[in-house]
Amino acid sequence: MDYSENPNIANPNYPQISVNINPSSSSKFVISDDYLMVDEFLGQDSWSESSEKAISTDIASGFSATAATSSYKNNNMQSWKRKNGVMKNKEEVCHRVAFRTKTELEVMDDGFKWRKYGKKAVKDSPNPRNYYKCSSGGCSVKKRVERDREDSSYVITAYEGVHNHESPCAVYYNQMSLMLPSHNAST
DNA sequence: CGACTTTGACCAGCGC
DNA sequence: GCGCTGGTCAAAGTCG
Repeated sequence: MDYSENPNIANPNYPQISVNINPSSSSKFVISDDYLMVDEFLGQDSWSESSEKAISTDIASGFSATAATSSYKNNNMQSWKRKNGVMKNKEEVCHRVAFRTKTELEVMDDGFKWRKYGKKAVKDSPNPRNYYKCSSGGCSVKKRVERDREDSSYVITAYEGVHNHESPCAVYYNQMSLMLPSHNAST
């Protein structure tokens, strides 16, 4: 496993691991004990059953996170795409990520600061969906969080956009590591 | 007092 | 065109 490209690895609360899920894909996935992230994601249509299975297969051993369900992909992500009109065609780079995580927490701390701007009951789901925006000025990244309608022990999180700033958490721990020279020793 | 959450209203896309 | 649904807005309330 390669930890080198992940700034959050300095944070003991984020024991993340960088892996390439699918050799045929350029997307880089970052997996923690509790959740899975995709650094960059190509067009919505590339989120195929095969990529979903690839993710599930790669994280099957020892990780509780699984990729977004296909029902979520088809119903919700398509809706988001439609509403926001971000996608012009399937080739366009779309920084949109969805994943499912087994957790009792309502909102997972991903190191960024979010401001809640909406809550909506979802059809066919007993659990409401929450809408968040990155509270950092000038950053338009959005996040949606809802419990899995089929298994409420899972939380489905979807991100849209790319942060134009570093995670406050990463900045903090980078500074801390600079202040603690002994931790910089690579040996 | 500023930042954040809550919540009802509004708007737009889609299917019929 | 109409109703349904999801996403966003914004005013009011809450909290530190």
